[in-house]
Amino acid sequence: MKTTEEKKYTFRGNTYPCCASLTMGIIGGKWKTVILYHLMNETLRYNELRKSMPTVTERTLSLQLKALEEDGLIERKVFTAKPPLKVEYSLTEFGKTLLPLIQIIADWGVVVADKYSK
Amino acid sequence: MKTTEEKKYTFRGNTYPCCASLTMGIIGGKWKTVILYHLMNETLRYNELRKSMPTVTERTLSLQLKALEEDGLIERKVFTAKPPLKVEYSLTEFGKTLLPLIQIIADWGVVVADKYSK
DNA sequence: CTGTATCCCATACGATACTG
DNA sequence: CAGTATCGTATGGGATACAG
Repeated sequence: MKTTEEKKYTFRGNTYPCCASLTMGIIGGKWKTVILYHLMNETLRYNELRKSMPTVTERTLSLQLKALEEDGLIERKVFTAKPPLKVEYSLTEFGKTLLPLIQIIADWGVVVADKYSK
Repeated sequence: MKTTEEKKYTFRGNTYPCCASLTMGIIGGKWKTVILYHLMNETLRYNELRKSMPTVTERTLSLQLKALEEDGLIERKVFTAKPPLKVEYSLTEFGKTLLPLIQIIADWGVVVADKYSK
């Protein structure tokens, strides 16, 4: 029989036509991989993330952090009840399964930037 | 001196604030990784790609192929001068440097889809 | 067969001001 | 400090028809 490869990939209510598009649906967009990259080896506070990403707006950073949290990739921990608040973001165990992926994405970016800067 | 890590990453006229965002700027979007995924192991004609990606529109496929070609990731070869045209797409040597990346993106998607489908 | 042309829209993202 | 609220915009991508 002629199966035209109608396999579907689903995650949290979203269905993708390809395994690659599922991954990109979760970590795609302009900022998500940057956030994950900065959280690879350390826990960071909101303001520390902002300083690491000088060109992102507060609103966008907030939205992307929330999306990553909803997808279970990062964890948000609040340490103080009254202002000034202290909030820390870190990778979850699930988020850590992305470490090799984030690393190779970062490495490829470095290699390409190096090669084409000369 | 207080370097706030102002390193920039550039490729083909675009500047990114992070090595990870450079990579995503090149292979990001809804369809580029899907195209690259289908070209991993074989050369494909325009129509073969379309059949592999039933939900993409002709316009979008055409635009994404052109963008990938302009970034030097894929190669477009025309084999006939008069209609019916025969056009084949394949990875360039530069595009092949993405193979491990595409593979790990695809693998992660499969694992996640498997885990959350049960 | 391999695309373009036109039109349209949703959504992602930015700018700025403001709040608990 | 850690965000929301509001508003505006750019662009990625869909639908459809048509062209070389």
